[in-house]
Amino acid sequence: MEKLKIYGFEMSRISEVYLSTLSSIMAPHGLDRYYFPLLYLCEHSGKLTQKDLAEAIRRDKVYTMRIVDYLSDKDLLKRKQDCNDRRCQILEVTDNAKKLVPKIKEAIAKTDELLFHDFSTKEKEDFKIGMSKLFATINTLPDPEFIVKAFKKKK
Amino acid sequence: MEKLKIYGFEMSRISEVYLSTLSSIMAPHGLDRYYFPLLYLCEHSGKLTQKDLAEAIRRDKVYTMRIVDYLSDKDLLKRKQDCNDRRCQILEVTDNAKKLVPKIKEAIAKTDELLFHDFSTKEKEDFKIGMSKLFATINTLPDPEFIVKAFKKKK
DNA sequence: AAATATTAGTTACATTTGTAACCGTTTCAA
DNA sequence: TTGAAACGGTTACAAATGTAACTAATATTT
Repeated sequence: MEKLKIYGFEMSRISEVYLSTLSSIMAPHGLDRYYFPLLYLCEHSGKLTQKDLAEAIRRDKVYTMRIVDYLSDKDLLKRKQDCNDRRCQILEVTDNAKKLVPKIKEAIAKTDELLFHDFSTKEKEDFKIGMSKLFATINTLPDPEFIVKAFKKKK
Repeated sequence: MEKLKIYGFEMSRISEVYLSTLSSIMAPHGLDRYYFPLLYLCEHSGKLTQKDLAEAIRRDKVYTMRIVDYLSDKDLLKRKQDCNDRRCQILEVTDNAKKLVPKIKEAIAKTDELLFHDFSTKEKEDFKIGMSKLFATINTLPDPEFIVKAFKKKK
């Protein structure tokens, strides 16, 4: 008799612990969230609008704007008017942000080390493959309404 | 040059999609959240207090109380005074809740099917092992304060 | 080229979640 | 036994997040 697993539930707990661990390691450096968006912005500094960022992190524009607000307040990011389309803003990271990148990477490595400490190299590799597959899948999933209909029909 | 992965970030996205998929499949049955707590309550009906539930789901007591409120509103759960300790309440699920259990399990199976559709049996097995290890690890992790200190020292 | 629709970004408000103080009950030490 | 501390649960308030309506700029249609 196997114990029932709800992956969504376990994952949400794991991600909470992961991110709060990362956050406490990074707190002394003055940044306690939005690590992925910041890294992404650093990699594409001066080339992204808020809309582009929203698509990259798969969030709505309000959420994205709040990230930009937050990072701007911390002097890690600047909004610059796009001359071609005055509706858009080009996002450009500051030197502070660039200096922070290695700290973040170090903190991520440390967090991984903590959470995967009892994984063998092979197990890590397998797990990474699974995560990549899942992440690819969720990014191509039809919207929930469709899923419900398909589910009902099948019954 | 490998692309940087932040597991916490990916997992939080995956769990969101997982749970919202589960939620849309279950919505027609009148329950859109708290699947794990409800299943756990059904398995231990009449034996748990709110505190016990809080420990099982690793949440604070306020969050737990809100779940109990929610499930009680939906007529899935009853609070009963504990005669031995009048501070405590024994949680007992209703027949409605019991009837819902197979629906929930069905919905979970369907969600897994959707998200793991491109996994081989072996890959599923490997991934499950990884999740179990991670879940076990986060449940024994020292608190964030300690982690920061350990991290600083190491440097 | 004037009217309409669409887009990027923002604001305002509703809902959800986190945190701290609280209340009645029980435990424990003096 | 009685006064302080601890406990289970609740309430009240603060912070974060989701949703919808709005503004200014651009694109499209006729």
